[in-house]
Amino acid sequence: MQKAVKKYLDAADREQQILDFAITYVAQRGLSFTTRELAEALGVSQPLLYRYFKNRDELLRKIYDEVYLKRWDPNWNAQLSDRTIPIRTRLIRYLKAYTEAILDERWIRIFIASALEDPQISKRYLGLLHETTFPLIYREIAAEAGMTPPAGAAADELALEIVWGFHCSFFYFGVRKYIYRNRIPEKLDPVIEARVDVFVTGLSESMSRMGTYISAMEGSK
Amino acid sequence: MQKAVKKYLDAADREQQILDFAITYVAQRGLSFTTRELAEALGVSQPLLYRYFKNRDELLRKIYDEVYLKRWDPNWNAQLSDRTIPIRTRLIRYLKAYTEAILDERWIRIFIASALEDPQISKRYLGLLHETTFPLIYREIAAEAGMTPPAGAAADELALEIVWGFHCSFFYFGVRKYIYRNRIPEKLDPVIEARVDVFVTGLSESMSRMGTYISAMEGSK
DNA sequence: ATGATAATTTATCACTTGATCATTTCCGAT
DNA sequence: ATCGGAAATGATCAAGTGATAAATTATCAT
Repeated sequence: MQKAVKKYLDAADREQQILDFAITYVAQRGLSFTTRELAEALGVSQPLLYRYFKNRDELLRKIYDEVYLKRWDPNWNAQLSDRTIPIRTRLIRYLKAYTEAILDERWIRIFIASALEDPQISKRYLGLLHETTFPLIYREIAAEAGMTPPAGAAADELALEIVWGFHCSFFYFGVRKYIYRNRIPEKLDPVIEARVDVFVTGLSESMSRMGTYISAMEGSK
Repeated sequence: MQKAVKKYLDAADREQQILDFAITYVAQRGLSFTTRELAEALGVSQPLLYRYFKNRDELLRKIYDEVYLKRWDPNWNAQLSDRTIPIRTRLIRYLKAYTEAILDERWIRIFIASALEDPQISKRYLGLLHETTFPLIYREIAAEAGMTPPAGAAADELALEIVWGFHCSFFYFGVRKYIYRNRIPEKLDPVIEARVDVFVTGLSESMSRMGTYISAMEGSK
């Protein structure tokens, strides 16, 4: 049996309640929400927000912190490196987890909206992919195909671009569903498996031809 | 020699000038721009905007019309169908043209910002890809690989998803550059060629295994 | 040159919005 | 039960905002 609802919550509870509600509200309504609308939707007076948040900007910052936090599982990179398991299996497992993590209306919409407003906010998160996960994926596919990836700046850049092209398609599930409001398949698992199949098959086979593209990237403009 | 700059432009010229300026301005500043800022940045008085646009919303609608128009070359689909040319070549040519067309700050930012606000606006554009280009690409790759793509709703859906995953990576160049404000390679052509290589190689080879994934999509939840 | 016309601006209104503060309402320790 | 303090609200301010209308200024045909 729950305690009867208090009209006057404890400060900590109320702050969390406002924050949780605001995340959902702002995700749907957009960053140009007004404090009045937000307060009314939550059923509290507008000045109450200012008891818990110094101003509108501080509320927004805390929304970002809350949304961006805990979305990334630091274990993912370790699992991707586990060579006792075939790379296809590792990739499928990782991408299912990744897709499930990002396929959240609040996360996607606040991510895109905040990036549109101020790209700094998304930098830290993107760096994680860019710096560690992407090179890792390329390296592991190369290793399993028994190839040594070419070294050099252009080679690294091309590798990154190949993986970007693959990886962004999973983030794009979220964009399609929560930004474009388009249908996506009910069952994503077979799609993820098929895409991994196409990608790993294609990259393994075409990797020996990458030298051509790398040269083209190095060449003069 | 140009005519001296008039302080009082002809109505049609002024309207176009405001619209052109507003597109760039709104792309950078966001949909929550104010008419005062816009007018000041352009160097005219704020009420002047109302001589040419009934209200703020009408200006926005005309911005959308102008930005979304003429961005899609109806010839692309025809070129993609030309079987006298290898599918890799066709895809590379199409994707270079497509990437160049969408890699425009005003286009990308207004597309994303407007979709975030009201997904209806982007529907017509996405429908073009979805309904015609994507099935076409899949069909052409299958044809060149000498395969007959499986029929049925699940098969169609999977095919669409495979191509979505590939195609969105080119749109994503724009997202990375103009939304995330991240570097993208100076030379995109080799990247496009490499991605096409990986994709066509992978899909041709793995197409015979698609039946498994299709069954998984049909199966009960 | 000059006057008719169209383009543009200045002034202003009504309303919205973030923020503040005095006042009121509730809760729990005594 | 009651009283002190914390939680919440109502009233209100100042700045900003979309929109309108009257006044002003440039342009061009005559």
